[in-house]
Amino acid sequence: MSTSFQPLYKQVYDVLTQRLQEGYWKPGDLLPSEFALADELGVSQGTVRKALNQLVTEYLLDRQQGKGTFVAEHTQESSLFRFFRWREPGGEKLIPETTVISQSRKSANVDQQQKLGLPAGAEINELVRVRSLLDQITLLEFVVQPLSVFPDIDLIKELPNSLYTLYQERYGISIISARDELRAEALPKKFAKHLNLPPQHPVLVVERLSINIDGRAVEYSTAYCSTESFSYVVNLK
Amino acid sequence: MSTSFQPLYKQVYDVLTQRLQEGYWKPGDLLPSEFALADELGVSQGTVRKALNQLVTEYLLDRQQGKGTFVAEHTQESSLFRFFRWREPGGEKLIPETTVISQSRKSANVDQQQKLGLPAGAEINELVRVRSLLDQITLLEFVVQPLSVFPDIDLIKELPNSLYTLYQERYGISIISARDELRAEALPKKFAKHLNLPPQHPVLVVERLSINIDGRAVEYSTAYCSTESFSYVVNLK
DNA sequence: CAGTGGTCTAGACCACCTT
DNA sequence: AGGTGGTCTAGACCACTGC
Repeated sequence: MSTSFQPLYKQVYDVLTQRLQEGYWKPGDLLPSEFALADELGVSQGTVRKALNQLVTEYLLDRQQGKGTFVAEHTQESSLFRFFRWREPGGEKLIPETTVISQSRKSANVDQQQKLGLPAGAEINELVRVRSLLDQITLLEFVVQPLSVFPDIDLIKELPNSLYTLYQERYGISIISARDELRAEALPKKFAKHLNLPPQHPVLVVERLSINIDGRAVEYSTAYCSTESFSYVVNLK
Repeated sequence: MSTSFQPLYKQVYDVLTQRLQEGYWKPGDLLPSEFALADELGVSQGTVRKALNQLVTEYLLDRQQGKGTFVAEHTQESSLFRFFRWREPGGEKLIPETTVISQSRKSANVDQQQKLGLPAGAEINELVRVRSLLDQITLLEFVVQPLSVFPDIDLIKELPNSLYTLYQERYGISIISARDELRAEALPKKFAKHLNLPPQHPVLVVERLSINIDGRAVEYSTAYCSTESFSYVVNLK
């Protein structure tokens, strides 16, 4: 299966991952059974199982006893809340409501080129939106989407609440991880009206790089967040 | 091994976890081999292996081919940086230097009682310290330690840079996870001098609950952080 | 009922470490 | 050489699903 040494289960894992990346299997699809995969790849069922279970821990697959193994979908609640870290003081999960402010096609600036690994002059779509939690305006978000990754995304009229679902269904992009960088800043005057806060008020700035299944950074967003009523909560394990 | 149904490997996992909690095996100890454990518990070696590997993914054990299986220690770099999320803009890891400002025994206030699950009137040690990154003062930290968990910790003269190591070596407390709650605030005037920032400057406030191997919250800390030069960085998976 | 994943076992061989 | 964990296989039985 490969000349350089790799454990068999790792080689199987790589084959499966590649098929997921290529879209050979798409989100929601039913995979062949363990025995069918084992036969096809020339290994034992236990070896296939080990690779499959690894992909389950990475949220790429979903296995259901008696039914089969499916490609994970982002439409599941559990998957959404992995990346949405806002919580009430009580710790309860929250569902955001989203309003689009503007959307425009432009050339990526140097920072955006660097963060997203884009060539000079690359085009992006910049989406500006406001998100509310329990009817309180909390986040002002600037989302940068390379048009090379999301062709014509600037032409879409009705954006869903969850962009990741759109990425997956329309562009075959499955976000598997995100890198958040947080700092505190004084709210810039020009953003104040959107957040219902006075200028210079302290806000939490969350810069996020979203990573596709193939390891590429495909989206870059910056959010200015009021933390008057809600907090960014994360569990370190 | 138990009357209610549990998979064998889960029962083995529970036995091993309990022994770790009780201190039957201590950090750094060498565990018996897979076959020895399998004999003792009356299951096959593969079943023990499954439980052991689960504990490795939870950072409770460390396995080395040819040597054996060891109880994980917090003194390892990898373990420390799991919980220390401060990074340079470049993304490089940073080692903090720490200076103790004060330490005092007092009664837990209501908030502290609630967060740590303490009875009314419980005594705590409050440790105040300043931490620097690359010689820049960055964090002002208030650490709350219940004396019921850490007896006489207020009497220790020389605190190490890493409290978690102290907890493990001296009190048998192994921190396995932490829950961070982040918000932005204006720097209170009384803290300004410690952080070399003007009062009202935006700071990142990080409230942390540290969780012991038995699931109890055993430490509660609040940090006021300058994000002028460094950021709190987290990878969501 | 057949097909799926979940668990458990037993045994083989390998790679690594220590003596 | 002997002991450890790492990999791989083959086969058994169970629990759940859907026809």
